[in-house]
Amino acid sequence: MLMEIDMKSDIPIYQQIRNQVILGIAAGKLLPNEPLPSVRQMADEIRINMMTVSKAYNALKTEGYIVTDRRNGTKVAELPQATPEFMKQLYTSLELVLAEAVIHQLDDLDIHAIVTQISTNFKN
Amino acid sequence: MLMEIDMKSDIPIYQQIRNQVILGIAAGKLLPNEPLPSVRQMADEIRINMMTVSKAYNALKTEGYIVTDRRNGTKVAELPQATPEFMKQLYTSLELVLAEAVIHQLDDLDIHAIVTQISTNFKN
Amino acid sequence: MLMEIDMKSDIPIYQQIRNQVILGIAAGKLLPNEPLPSVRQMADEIRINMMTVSKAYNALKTEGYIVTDRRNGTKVAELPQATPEFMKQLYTSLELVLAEAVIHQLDDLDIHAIVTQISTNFKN
Amino acid sequence: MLMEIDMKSDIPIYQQIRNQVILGIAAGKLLPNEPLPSVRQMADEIRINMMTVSKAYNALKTEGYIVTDRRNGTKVAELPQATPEFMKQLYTSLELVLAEAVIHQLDDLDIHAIVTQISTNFKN
DNA sequence: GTGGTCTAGACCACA
DNA sequence: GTGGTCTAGACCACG
Repeated sequence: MLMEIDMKSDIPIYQQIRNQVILGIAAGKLLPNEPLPSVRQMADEIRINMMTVSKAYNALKTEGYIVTDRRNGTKVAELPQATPEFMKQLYTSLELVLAEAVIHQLDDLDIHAIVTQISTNFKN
Repeated sequence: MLMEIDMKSDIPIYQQIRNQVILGIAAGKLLPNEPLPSVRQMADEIRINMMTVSKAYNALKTEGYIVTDRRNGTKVAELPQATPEFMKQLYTSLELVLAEAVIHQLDDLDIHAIVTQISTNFKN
Repeated sequence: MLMEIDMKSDIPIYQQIRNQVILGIAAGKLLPNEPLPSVRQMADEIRINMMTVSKAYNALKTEGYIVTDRRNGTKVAELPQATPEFMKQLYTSLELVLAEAVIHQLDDLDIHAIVTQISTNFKN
Repeated sequence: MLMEIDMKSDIPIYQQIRNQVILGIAAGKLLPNEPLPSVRQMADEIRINMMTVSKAYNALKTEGYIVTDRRNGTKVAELPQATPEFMKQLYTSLELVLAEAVIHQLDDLDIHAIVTQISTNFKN
């Protein structure tokens, strides 16, 4: 699992980690039950503090994307079901992103094309 | 222009304002060249600090969604063209949102359906 | 809000804070919309680190017991509704506590008496 | 004695074992003087470390729920009397659990109903 | 002023 | 070995 962290970004490091893990799972680079690096390990790799990684893992745990097994450390969770709350939140996020696209004069075809492209990448 | 601000949200207020304006433009509730309320006016309406509104307007200006005309105050900009940088940023945002959707086991049909629904709403 | 923290307890400090806040709300010592001390303030009072208080507040936020308003700091949330998940978790917790009571030969009358006593204290 | 251990729970495994034994005794599934499986046996069954089971048994011994007889191994203790210390600890535990119930707007009737339901289950 | 983030250490509980 | 907790500082974003 290669982490690309931008220390200069205004997105908190722990969020960047969270995002990368989510992208990794969606792309199939991280499969359910696959172990994640330990908090210490990843902290050493990225050269950041343990607490920061821990924060990222806690967020992912709360969201149900990963679970920690007391014996084997942390691993990717089974794919969760979409709850109504998730759908609502998804709709809101998507609405904002697409609003910007629409304002930049992308039409339906353009948008669906990008969506398809992203989906296709996830499947490999 | 009705602003719905949630003081308890974890999204900064100035961002919420920015988002609402963007949604308003995409939905056609705010048309190009339409004037926006002055900073003071909006600050009074929402009962927040003028600085906060100013910050939102500045963000929107930088992103090219609104323009300030010395005589007439602030108004909605002409619809901008999609630059390569915009496309890149759009791709990144969309990728993360869709990643979460995919992990929650939504398939292509589900996702395109939601996208279509959002697009349709923008057209009214 | 008087906090009684036992540094020697094996219960983490942040959990103790969490528990005290919950007891305070149930007892009506902390009313909905009443402001809680700021993270710094409470940390100074108890002479512990800010992060520890922050962790307690975050837990309480996630559980819906408190909310933080970006303008006025943190305050007690409106009383939440009991969700099915909450009922399930409540049942499990209660079951374990009562099991110990039953083993210690407390009968139904004893147990209901204690429950009534606790409830009564909450109402003052 | 069927043990249900959740490796992904945030409750330590040794505590889960302890809890299950207590629930078993209260429910009458484990009777006083009934022998418990040996540490090795249970460790094998659940496929965990012997140390973990040992820790659970030690906790239960300290609390007076089980006794170790040099000849016959470990067995369920005679039902203990409620000491003042136990009552105090019981009160504290119960108070916290009920506090959460009260905050979730359960009234006395609701709470007593749940208590009765749990008690009834113990009697079968 | 508030809370959020982060560091560079440390100690402990669990298995 | 793992993750969890905690400290004593620091800087930043928000309003």
